Amino acid sequence: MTKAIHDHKEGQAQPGRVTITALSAALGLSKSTVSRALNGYPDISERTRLKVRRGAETMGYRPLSHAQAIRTGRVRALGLVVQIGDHDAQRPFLADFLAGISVAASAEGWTLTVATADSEADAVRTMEQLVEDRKADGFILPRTLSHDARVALLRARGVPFVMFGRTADPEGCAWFDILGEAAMRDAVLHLASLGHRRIAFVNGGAAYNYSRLRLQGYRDGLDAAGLPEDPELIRGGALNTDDGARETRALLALPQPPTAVVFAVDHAALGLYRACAERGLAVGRDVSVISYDGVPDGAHVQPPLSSFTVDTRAAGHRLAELLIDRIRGAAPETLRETARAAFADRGSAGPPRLSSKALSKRLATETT
Amino acid sequence: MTKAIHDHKEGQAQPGRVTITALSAALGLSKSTVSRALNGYPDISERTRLKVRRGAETMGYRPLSHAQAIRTGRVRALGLVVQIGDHDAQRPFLADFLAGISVAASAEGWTLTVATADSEADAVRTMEQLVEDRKADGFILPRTLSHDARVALLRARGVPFVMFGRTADPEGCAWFDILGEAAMRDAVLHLASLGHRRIAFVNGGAAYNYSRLRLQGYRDGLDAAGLPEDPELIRGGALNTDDGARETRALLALPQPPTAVVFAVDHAALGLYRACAERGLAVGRDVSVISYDGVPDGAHVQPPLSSFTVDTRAAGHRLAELLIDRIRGAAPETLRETARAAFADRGSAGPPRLSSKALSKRLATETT
DNA sequence: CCAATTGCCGAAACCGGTTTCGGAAACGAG
DNA sequence: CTCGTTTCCGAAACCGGTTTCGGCAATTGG
Repeated sequence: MTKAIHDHKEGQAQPGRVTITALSAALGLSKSTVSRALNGYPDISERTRLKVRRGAETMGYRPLSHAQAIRTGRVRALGLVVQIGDHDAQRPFLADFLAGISVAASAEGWTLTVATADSEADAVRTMEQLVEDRKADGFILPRTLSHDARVALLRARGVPFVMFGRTADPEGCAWFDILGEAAMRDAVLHLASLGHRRIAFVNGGAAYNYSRLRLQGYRDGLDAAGLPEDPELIRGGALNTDDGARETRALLALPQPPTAVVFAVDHAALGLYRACAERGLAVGRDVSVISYDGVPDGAHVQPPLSSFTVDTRAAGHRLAELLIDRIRGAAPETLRETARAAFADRGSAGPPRLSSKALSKRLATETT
Repeated sequence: MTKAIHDHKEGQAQPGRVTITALSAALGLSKSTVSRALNGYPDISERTRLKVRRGAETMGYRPLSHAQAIRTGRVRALGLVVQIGDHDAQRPFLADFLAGISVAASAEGWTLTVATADSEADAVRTMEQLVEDRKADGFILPRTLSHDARVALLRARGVPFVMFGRTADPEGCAWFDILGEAAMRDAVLHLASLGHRRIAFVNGGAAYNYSRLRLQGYRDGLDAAGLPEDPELIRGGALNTDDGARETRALLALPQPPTAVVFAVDHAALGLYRACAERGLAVGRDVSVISYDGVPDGAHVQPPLSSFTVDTRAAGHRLAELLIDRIRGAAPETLRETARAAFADRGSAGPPRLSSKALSKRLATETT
């Protein structure tokens, strides 16, 4: 009955929206009862709760998250800070990753707040801002490092987060990860079963946590195949095609070059094609290669790159679900999952046409 | 169904945060005065306004956007709905695009809400949700279509938006766009000046508005170069490498094949490399090509693809600024800007080594 | 049968801001 | 010197929710 005199310009109040006040009036209940009924408080009878739920449903009541946030401090938004300039390999996947997150989030009525950063320090600052301004209730951390400043910040602040990838110190961490080590192991075993004896490994960036794991997987693979480990055949720091070409050249220049190479990163593996083309070697016949990521580019080279492909969209989807659980209070230890990468055998790995010795000789004769 | 999940033990009062009440108390003013001072109301003396500003600065006061939103209806967030499965060409640019938007938005204290959709209808639904739930105050529309359902929705709802690209019906539209037509025109003129007489054009998706413009640019180029237009040399619907290879094969099969091809889309242009390799033709010598987009992949083929490169990051940056202006009330007509793509001449376009006739003959003899 | 619980809900305070409204002080005109 | 205007600010309502607190009725205990 308050004076409805100041019903000023129509700019503010949205016409169709039904507020909790309207809903409670229509139900003949108080605001507080409706609120508690919808939020699962125990001091509401089952009968009333049902009535409220049904009423909310039929009237199309949807609480405004920012109105709730003013009291609860939660805005029902997930945060994602993507580091650009970082690791080209993740770029083609960004859209899929976002799609996975977005779908899972919106299924629960959450949204996604995205920001970018061009360094780790910048990412930390940005996340602090977002937390400070309550633009996100928690974060998904892509590409976790072995020692990650973002984790340190969020842990200190008590902000929920989940990692895409594992970390050295799992204290308080929830994660979803693909078992890159299993993929590397399988790659080695596959090559060994084809008859390769000298199988090299080209790792990615040392700072990333996955590098440690994938190297271990490679070693496990050699071990399982009964092959000796040769330090000369292990290289790293290859994130893009140029890096990959460089490392491949180095491997081919060895006295006993490898007949097969396992790459930790697809984009680097594409560099092997270039290096092989320079030396007149046929990929998949003279030199075999298996890699990891499943980038689309890999399908467009000849022969197409055999790779362990990561379902980035599914990862994003699951990460969003895990984060929402985490924000709702689940213990991080209960929110740790892994999945395996699927091997797409597309022809870049075959039985060795030449032995290492023969390959070496051929490379020597071709040198001008 | 009685879920007792409500751990309301934390999340209430954040320790460090300074509220407007605290600020006003410290300044010896009322909340309302402080609020109006900071929001530029005219009934505040300059002296007071300055005092408030300074006080807010030193105390580090930052209003919570969702607390403001409850009254103003605005959350200081930009919305972006990216359509996935859509046009691969934009994917490598998504990170840059986001970076541009994010930087510009955060410079003004705004954030970015991202969602994905897998169809135009889905995008419209998603945007409606976001508006309904007040998760975004306005939208950036990437890849505008000639007749765009998203534009129709936002126009009807009175929601601010800016387009990346222009549209057929500019009523109420603000935009930023790259002049693809100028690029296509320049491409034709460049090829003509190298001596090419039969220059083909392979367009992108017909539904996109840019296709219309780029085709026009191609025609203008022919016209300016004094070359006749041959319908056989105009093809379209090529968005990816497979499409581009297919269209190239069709062009090479003509009685009078082109000695140069202008592509509207880089990824399609990469298909020309494949088609030429199949026929033993050297790109940049037997067949020249100039394209548009500036995808990173273009730099990794031999010879590197000459392309008009789009500064997607700058575009995102400017779009965010324009959208914020638009939300703040600027008229859409005053928010229309265009920029030119920069030509990166990387070697895929050279003088014709063979005439069209000679090329045709060579192709004929090679057929087995 | 009376007292003490318990179950269930409403009234009101509250969250952090914005906006309306009215009034005191300063100013200008007559 | 009075009176109407401005100028400028404070009090209070308001936005749409959540949460505290207390009270009534129905149950339970003795």
